[in-house]
Amino acid sequence: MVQLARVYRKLEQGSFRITPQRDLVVRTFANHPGEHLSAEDVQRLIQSEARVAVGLATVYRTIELLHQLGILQRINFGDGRSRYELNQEEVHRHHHMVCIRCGQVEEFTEDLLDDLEGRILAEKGFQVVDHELKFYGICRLCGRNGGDGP
Amino acid sequence: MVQLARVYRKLEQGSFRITPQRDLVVRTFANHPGEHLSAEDVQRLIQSEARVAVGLATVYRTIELLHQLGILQRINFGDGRSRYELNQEEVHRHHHMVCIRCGQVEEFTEDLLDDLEGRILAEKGFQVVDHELKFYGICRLCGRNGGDGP
DNA sequence: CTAGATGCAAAAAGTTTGCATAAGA
DNA sequence: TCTTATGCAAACTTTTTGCATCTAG
Repeated sequence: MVQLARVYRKLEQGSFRITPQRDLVVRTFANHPGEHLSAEDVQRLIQSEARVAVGLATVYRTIELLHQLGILQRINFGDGRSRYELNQEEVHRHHHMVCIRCGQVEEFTEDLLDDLEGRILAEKGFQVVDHELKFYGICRLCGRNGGDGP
Repeated sequence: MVQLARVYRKLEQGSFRITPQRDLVVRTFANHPGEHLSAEDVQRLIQSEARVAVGLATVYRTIELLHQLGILQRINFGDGRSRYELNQEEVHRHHHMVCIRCGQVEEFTEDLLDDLEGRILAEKGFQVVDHELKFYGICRLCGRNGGDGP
């Protein structure tokens, strides 16, 4: 998988070791695209899928490292825990729609923000590295039956 | 202040009592426009400005109530705590630029997203109530001197 | 071999809750 | 009056940290 190679390269460049635990964490994200995993989710998935136990502290430390390296994007949906997903190229153009009734998160792609970022640099001198756009509202299902989504 | 009247009306409509503590919390937000206050910030500000002690639990409960009533908007900058600001009309068109070097948050106004919300409703059946747009990057100051902003 | 990584348990930090007391309406 | 709000402390949840042990390079 080409994605893993990219991650390994970044780790090596920073002289971070490639350990079984780090490998498992990255693979877990790779195997669950489009999901927004919390640290506990990752630990649980490793346990149930690879049948290996990884300490939660290690998961947190690994996630933080991968986040610093730009491999994981951190997202916060207001449910009290940080969630993460692989920071692929498309991430920059993919946003989230959070239903305020049922909590479901849908994705949505739109490259509208690119020229805006150029203007921000020109007008504000702020060099955009990443962005996060969330829409809060009522999803189709909740809007239809008035309350209890999926 | 016309803003306070609006808040009082909303409280009364929900048959919530107007207490000194709630008044203090609302006034604190009103007196600090454009700041992104955490619960502890609010408690500290009330203590230092009004010279009154309000329990932290009360601050949390009040903030949550005001958030439910649509009076406060919750924001998360990834620093581990929720922050809030008065949900004025312009909020819908005001976004945040978070510097990943110095952590400073700048604001920025742009109504670009309005037509996008119309398209989301048409295409996805998702009825947008609010949105949150954050740009992460390097602010002018940090870009200039290579590291240590304000 | 050795700097860096892991695991565990303890500690932090932020937020919520139970309950007795206080006070708006 | 009587329901609702407050304050305190305890509980809870998520995340971080110290330290002994282990291991990738």
